[in-house]
Amino acid sequence: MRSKPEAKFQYEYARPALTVDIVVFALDADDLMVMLIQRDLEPFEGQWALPGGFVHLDETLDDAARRELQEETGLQGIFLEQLYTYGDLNRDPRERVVTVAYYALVNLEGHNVQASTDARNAAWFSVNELPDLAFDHANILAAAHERLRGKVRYQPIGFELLPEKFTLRQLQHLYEVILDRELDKRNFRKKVLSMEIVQETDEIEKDVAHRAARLYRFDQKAYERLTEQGFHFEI
Amino acid sequence: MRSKPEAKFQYEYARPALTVDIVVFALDADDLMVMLIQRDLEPFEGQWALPGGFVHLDETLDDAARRELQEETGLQGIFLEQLYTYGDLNRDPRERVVTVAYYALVNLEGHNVQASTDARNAAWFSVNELPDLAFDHANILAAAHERLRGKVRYQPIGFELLPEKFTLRQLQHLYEVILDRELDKRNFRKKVLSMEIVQETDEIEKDVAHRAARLYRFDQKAYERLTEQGFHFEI
DNA sequence: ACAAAAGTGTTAAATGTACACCCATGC
DNA sequence: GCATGGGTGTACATTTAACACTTTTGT
Repeated sequence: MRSKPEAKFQYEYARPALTVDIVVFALDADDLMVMLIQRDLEPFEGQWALPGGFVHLDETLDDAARRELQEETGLQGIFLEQLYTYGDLNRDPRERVVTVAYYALVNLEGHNVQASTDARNAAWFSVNELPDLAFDHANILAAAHERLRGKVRYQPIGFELLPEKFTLRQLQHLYEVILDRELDKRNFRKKVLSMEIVQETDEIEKDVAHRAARLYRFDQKAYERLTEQGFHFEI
Repeated sequence: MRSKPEAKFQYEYARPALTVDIVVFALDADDLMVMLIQRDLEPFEGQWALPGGFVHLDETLDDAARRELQEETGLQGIFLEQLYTYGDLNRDPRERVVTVAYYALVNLEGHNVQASTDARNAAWFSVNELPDLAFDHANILAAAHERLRGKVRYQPIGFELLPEKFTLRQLQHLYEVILDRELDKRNFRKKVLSMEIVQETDEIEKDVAHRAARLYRFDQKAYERLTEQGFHFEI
């Protein structure tokens, strides 16, 4: 007694609308930040929400996420990864909308983030001081945060939040902020350096009122080489 | 210069079709198995594919996956988790179809799996001897396999593949099959027992031609208690 | 009695964790 | 010269990995 949708392919079922939403993370001096956009239309007019929008028929989901990111925040060429797909019935009060959520990592120094594009009000918020969010976006954001916390420990994605050249202190600070606990300086350096996936440069920090720290860069090639040999990144 | 989809909500964009597909894993004597269904219609008529179908407007994604699983394989009440959403443009030759993939774990002894329901030909295949698959299902299956391999190590989901009561040897075998490497018997037992998440029963195996092994059961309560205290499962 | 798998401890190596001081630099 | 963070090593505890024999049961 099962219907066979293939038989009358395009008529069988009404379709949910399909959108993408993106949780964009960045690292501030002391906090993990998320970019939000203030809605200028009902529903949830005036409330903050994740950047996102409809998936077009002629673009993949990744492309849709990249396009929306570009249109709403000006961000381009950044780390983007699919998170989860949300399909509860009343996520959107207007009609059935399924959204494919992504999360993105961006280095604030390297990218010119337009705080406001397209007459929309966009801003960074600390993940620890979030406003009320539209739709189920608080859920999505919490899941993205959770995923980042988990994944940063066994994939070298944290580097996406730092400038190309960074100090070991910055790297440690990143992990401390994301994992929300303090790490031992000596043990941290020992571990990172022993993995041989960061490359010492001949440069040092600039404009600091104390001894300047050496700058390092993430060595993607070395990482891939090691990974092929069964190496497993872990912090 | 950005369109505002909210303004003319239901007319702005044509919508992709939305489906769910499920990778159902089970454990055979020696292999990790997957359930496949032979297609009885074009496209890919006669080829094997993952069970799945259209998402209805009045059901969540999880509900759709459960319904399709029930309709196509008779399986009910089993472990089911969202995997990833696939939205490449030409996944389906007929038109744009986005699919939310799930994976499921089932214990062959405890469930009466209908090998063929609804005049469809369904069968179990070893993940090591798969036929050609329709659409991008080979991709999806590989991703599910990868996810299972990764997740089984830090979440106690492996138990879903075993009967309620199992021997430690069976549990070890499960990990050996999924991780595709041999484990040391003594070290494995030591580790599992030290976690205190399996409960010894007073029963032993039946009908074996040698000393019968003690049966254990997974202790969900104990697991949750430990997890709250910061315990982290890991094999 | 023998075939088959169950069950059980010890040791060495590797890894993780805790901890404190001197150094270089800018002001 | 002092305030600030940069940079470094050692000792102890914990975890992992390697390894072999005796016991129980069914045939």
